[in-house]
Amino acid sequence: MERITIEDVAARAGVSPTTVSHVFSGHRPVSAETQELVRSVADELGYRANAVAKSLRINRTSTVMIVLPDITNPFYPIFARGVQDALRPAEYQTLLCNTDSRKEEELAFLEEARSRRLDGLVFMGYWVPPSDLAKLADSGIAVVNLGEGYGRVDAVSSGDRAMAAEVTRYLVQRYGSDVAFIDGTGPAPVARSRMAGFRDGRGRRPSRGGSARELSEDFTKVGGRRGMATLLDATPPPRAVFCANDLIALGALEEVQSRGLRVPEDVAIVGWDDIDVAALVSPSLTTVRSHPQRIGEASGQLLLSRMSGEYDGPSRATLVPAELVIRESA
Amino acid sequence: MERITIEDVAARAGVSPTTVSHVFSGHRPVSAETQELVRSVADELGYRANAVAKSLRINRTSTVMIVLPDITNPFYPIFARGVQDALRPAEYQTLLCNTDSRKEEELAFLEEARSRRLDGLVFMGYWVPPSDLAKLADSGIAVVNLGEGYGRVDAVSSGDRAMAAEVTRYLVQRYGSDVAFIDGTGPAPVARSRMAGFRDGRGRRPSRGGSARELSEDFTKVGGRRGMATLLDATPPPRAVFCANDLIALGALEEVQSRGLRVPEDVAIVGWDDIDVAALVSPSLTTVRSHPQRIGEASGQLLLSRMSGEYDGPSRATLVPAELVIRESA
DNA sequence: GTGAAAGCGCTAACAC
DNA sequence: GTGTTAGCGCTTTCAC
Repeated sequence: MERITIEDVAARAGVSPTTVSHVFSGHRPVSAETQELVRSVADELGYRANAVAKSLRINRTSTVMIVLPDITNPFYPIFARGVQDALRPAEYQTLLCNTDSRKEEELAFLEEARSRRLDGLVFMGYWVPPSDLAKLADSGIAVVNLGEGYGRVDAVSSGDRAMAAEVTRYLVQRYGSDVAFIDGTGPAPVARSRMAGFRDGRGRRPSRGGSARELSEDFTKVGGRRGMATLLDATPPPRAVFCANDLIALGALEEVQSRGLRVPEDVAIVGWDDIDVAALVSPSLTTVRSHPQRIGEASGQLLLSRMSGEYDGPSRATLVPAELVIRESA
Repeated sequence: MERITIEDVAARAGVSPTTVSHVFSGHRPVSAETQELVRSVADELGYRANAVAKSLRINRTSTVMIVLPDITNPFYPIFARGVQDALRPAEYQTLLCNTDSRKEEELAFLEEARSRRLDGLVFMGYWVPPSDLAKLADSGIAVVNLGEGYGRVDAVSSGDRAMAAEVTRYLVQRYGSDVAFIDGTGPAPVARSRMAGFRDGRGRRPSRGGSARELSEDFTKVGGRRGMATLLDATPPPRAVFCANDLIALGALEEVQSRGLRVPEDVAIVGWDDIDVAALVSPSLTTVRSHPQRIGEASGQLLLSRMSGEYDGPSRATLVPAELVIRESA
């Protein structure tokens, strides 16, 4: 309960607080004996420097915030781990925040990041425009956005649009042009790029059913079931379905199977992310592997270079390319 | 870049910093006009209270640390989410820390929690004795340990020992007494309770092979493969294998199948946690469902009641019972 | 209903 | 190599 301060240590060791401070920071030379003495007194008293006071003084918190939709989606723990691994050598801790894809939460966390004077922010959001992030960045916080950069906001992406186009072309070539797309949360930048890529890949010939072949759901299993249900209720149903992430694909798969139809014989399905489960379901899921760990590490690196002051220019972009993993479902 | 402080707002509004403070805290009445004025000035200036300064002053950080082995193990994201959900109404943020099951990391995070003056800690560790946690708790941090309580450290558990005994009895009854156990990281309290339960359940008659039927590996897929390999190399191999978690079980399953043997016909397998994948592998995994979300929420609740000062007594324990989920693998 | 002023625990000029 | 001292930005007595 007792709070031991630097003054207590200084008094007991018969030196000044300054000296104690420098013993621990190494910011200026202290004689060997004094060091020894101070350390032993600190130990004996159980002194722990108050990081809050230090932060107030030096205006750095050694803390980074990671904002993401939901840590429960298997993509994100691995991603978060990547960020943390990159940050670890520099001794940053990370505040992990779930938005549940809600705009108010996204905004609230940005405010929180400002008031807590965090050193960095890794942002994976759906609603907040990059210009808002740029404001944060201008206020002195290093910011990395998953998707597009802007102002001083760095970006990490996996070339979603081009990849989505490639996948779509693969489906068209293999199953004909009647391919549908189940998107995730509409305004999400990720969703928009994948949808755009889908359109690119489908090319000029709009498939039968036209825009009825493009659905917008949530990035969840439930969204996938619902989306696939809608598609299967159409006459005729599409021959292949491209899902904006694996959870959607898993839900879609369930829906198809629950109706006694077969994948890929009746409907082919492709997902995105290559979460662990993708390889284990039956039929195993053809999907896009997007390397969450590497994306996280890249984000952490960009952050570090700004937080250390090593870089302070305009937006940089890191590309962590994704790849198509062909399994049984398509 | 410019740092707007409470003084700036006060000056511009023609009031004292005290008043500005009270407008935002509501800790004492302020006239309606003054409130209005102060708020509009704060808005206009883009004032954001400095949470660090506030923390230093009031000696609370509204921050909780969650220490766990590895967020990449699917049990933990859900658990963490439970903690965060419980804490959200009280506006706490959580620092998420991975120990990779290493003792030095566990200890380092405890130190970090002290120096950052965190309000609470949820600890899931393998090496640090509860008495160390108790010291932290005595220094004024609310502490919840997953497993055993101690001093002022609250505990949340799912009755592992009794459950492990039940599972073992189920296996013995169904497949005879030659059942083996692949444990996780040796000194982990979780590992110890499950092993103890296994012994309870197996009863007096030590199975053929005796202690060779008890292996200690990591809580990972790799550990499972290695453990199962050892067991299968024995003559005769065990008829059923109880694994301390699902990752181990998944690894064990792979190993069995890679040798052309069948589950459960040749070897039955049981896991623990009921992670998503458990239902999806083939054969689907019989396992223990341990309700990570609820365990997390319970931890958050215990923390809250201490952090709010509502409770300040000795260790309390919450039990979130687990249940056996019988599928195909045993 | 409002203000003055002390101080939370640390760091870093600026002395010597 | 070491010490004195002035804050960092807030909250909170104490006073009016």
